[in-house]
Amino acid sequence: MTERSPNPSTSDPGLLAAELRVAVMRTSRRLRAEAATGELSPGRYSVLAGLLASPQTVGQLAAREQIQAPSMTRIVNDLAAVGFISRGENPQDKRQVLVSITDQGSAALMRARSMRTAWLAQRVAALTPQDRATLHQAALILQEMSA
Amino acid sequence: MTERSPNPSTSDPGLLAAELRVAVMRTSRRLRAEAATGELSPGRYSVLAGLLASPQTVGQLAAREQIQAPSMTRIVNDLAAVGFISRGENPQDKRQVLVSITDQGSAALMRARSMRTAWLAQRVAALTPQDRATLHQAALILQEMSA
DNA sequence: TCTAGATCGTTAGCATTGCTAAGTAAATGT
DNA sequence: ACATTTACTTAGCAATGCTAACGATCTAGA
Repeated sequence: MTERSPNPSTSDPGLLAAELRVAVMRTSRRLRAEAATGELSPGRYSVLAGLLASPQTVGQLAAREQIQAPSMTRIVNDLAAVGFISRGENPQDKRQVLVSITDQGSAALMRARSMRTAWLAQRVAALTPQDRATLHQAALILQEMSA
Repeated sequence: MTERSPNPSTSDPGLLAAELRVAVMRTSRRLRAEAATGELSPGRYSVLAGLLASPQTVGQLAAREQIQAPSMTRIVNDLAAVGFISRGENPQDKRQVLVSITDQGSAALMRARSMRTAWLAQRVAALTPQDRATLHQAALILQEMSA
């Protein structure tokens, strides 16, 4: 690897967008399929991981995950039902629900992390350092673009 | 952009994998939401585009899209129902179904292309040439990794 | 040859995960 | 104080993936 096509699509945003879209969609399907074994689905995992740093409101979580509030409510319900998160109040604004990760949730997150990234980590490990650097940069760019 | 963090995760495959997974999943959700307006869903679009070059069997299409055969059967059914593809036989192996794109399908594909990539192309166009080059490389790497 | 097993596609049914519409409770502004 | 806005929830729906089980066809071995 590392040696790839020179520059066919870099100049045409439309062409690059098409190429990127296909790559992202196919990879996401693969990731979803590969992760189906664990106790935490990709979405749940991502939400839980987002709570490690600090508690968040349902709205904040929804915005971060690029989904609508009702979808996040369901995820929060499910995670609460198995004891991985807890709901708290914000005294300043009682409409809000402050979602926090529980110890049980942290444990599940750690347990899931190795399994969840196993497939991808394996592939990533097989790449050249240059390709890894490229993917790292790409991940940052994608995050910024979809934010 | 272009100036980003030096090298935190490039050395640790697990860290990079985690970062990449989140970026890919979030972007795919955004893409799906953004594309929901068109007449062709992301999956249908991708399948149709794959038939431009040459007819393919259901199995080949499923493998390429990283889904199981029954899922592809449904997509093929739907696309055939609206006249975008046609089924043909392989005389050498009558178990197989050779799927071809129709003129109507090509037209729909072209029509959808601009709409479908509009959001992403806009973001891509706003990037620096370096960032575009990075994404192009990343797309190729991702394709290889999930193949 | 002819029979056993593998392969390709389909059908049927289900789970996950996203959405919109509509409702309740709390905050805000006139 | 009343109307509007905001945050979350509830209810129900649509899209899209899956596995299990089946028919048809091909392939290989006794």
